[in-house]
Amino acid sequence: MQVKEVADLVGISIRTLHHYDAIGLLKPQHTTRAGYRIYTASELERLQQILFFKELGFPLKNIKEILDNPSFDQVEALEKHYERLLAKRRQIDTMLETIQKTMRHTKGEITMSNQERFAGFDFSSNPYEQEARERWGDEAVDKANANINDLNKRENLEQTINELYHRLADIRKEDPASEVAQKRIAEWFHLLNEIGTYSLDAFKGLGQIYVDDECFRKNIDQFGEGLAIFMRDAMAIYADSK
Amino acid sequence: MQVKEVADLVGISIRTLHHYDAIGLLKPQHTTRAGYRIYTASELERLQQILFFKELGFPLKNIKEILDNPSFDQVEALEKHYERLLAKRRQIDTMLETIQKTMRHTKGEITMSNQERFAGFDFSSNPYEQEARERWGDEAVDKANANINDLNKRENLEQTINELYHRLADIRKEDPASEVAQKRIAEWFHLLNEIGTYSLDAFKGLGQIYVDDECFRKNIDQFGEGLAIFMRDAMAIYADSK
DNA sequence: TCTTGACCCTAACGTAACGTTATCGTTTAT
DNA sequence: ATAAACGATAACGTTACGTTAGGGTCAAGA
Repeated sequence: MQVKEVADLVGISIRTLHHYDAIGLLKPQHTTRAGYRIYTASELERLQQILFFKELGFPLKNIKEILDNPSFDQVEALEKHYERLLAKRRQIDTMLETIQKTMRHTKGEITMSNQERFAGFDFSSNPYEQEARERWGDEAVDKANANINDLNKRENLEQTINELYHRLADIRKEDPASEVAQKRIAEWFHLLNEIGTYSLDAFKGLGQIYVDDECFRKNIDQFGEGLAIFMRDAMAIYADSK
Repeated sequence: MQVKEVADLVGISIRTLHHYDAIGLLKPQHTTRAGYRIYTASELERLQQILFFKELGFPLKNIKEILDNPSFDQVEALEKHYERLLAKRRQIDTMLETIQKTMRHTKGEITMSNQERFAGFDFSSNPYEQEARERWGDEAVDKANANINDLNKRENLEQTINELYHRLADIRKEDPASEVAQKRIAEWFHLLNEIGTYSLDAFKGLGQIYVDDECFRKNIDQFGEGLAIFMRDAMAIYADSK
């Protein structure tokens, strides 16, 4: 197989193959007199492995090490990488929190309700907590209390969710593509993402479920007739626009 | 202030200041005849803002736009960035899952219990679920059921946690720094990270709480006298070794 | 006054993983 | 024979600096 065939088959660019050749990560089995690179099944197999590790975020250098050195412990490499990824995710979580805080400060108005929205998450009123925080640091205490807090959080989140339902119901007669609608649906997206991790597709699919599933629809339409449909449309538009 | 003072003050390198000067992101108020860069309070302020956005992962180009253009909507920029970060986090979550799956395949033995460990998370037995999955896609269904599943998950997690407690109790007489101990504590770390996000410090702090807090200690020591202390030590060693 | 540190400067290559021209040779079908 | 499709190498561009390399500046002590 020549470069284009391989590239098209696995969905990478020709340049990438050139590059992998240049750095010795994936050499073609041989080259024709004209210098054309010729790849065979075994190169394809190696390429699959390369792409696998690449998808996991490994740098090419490491991939080369891992593949070239069968004695290299792949499991260990995976474990190490796993922890690097965890660290990265924590970093991102921190950034997300910071942004939220900042927006709350910057925006002020609408976000004042955001303030309230998270007020319940603060346990500073509990004297034992106060002491615990000083002794062990905030983060550890927060984590240790995760189970207990989870209930409070959930209660509070439910309230927040209800509020947002109401605010969505208020505008359910407007165009789901309108700026207001999209802003509030974005809030909805962010709110859900505080609970779990939602892809845009999942978000859109969820909107459809709101309409198709009786149980969901009834519950949602309690806030206003037609809200489920409105939300589905707004959610689809939102997801597609990203 | 000269470069070194500024650099030391805010904790960046001199080269970084040179760089910011070169790309016009942060120019010193003036330079001496000898070409020395002199910064004043207002530059420091701008630098703080730069570092703030940088911490959020903004590229320098954008930071320049945001800061140079007061009409540029900072809130909008933050919101956009927020979503980029969410996407990144989702990507990382996917990678984490993939690694886990792979390790389960690769390792086989110990991880066979991992298989079981997650078996309860599969709802394929429910016929309605089956249908729902086909109609809306797995991800959406999973998310829609988050609340219901959460309970199951929690139950199941509790079981998993208990199992791990037992396996930790089994080796509680050994050295917390031993390979076995560290392996199992690593599992513990990963398990907790499936529930929430734990920094290494929080993890370590949590270990201390296991010992200091009577409630925790009693519960843990049910699995074996001295387990709490053993876990604290192992957790501290683990955290420090990363 | 000269020297020695401590500090400053510019210039330029290196990094990761290719994307993107630019220029040119090869193969194949018409 | 010629054009279309494909292949090749070469080399700059990208991000945010780290890292030498080579060489001035300034204040203080000998």
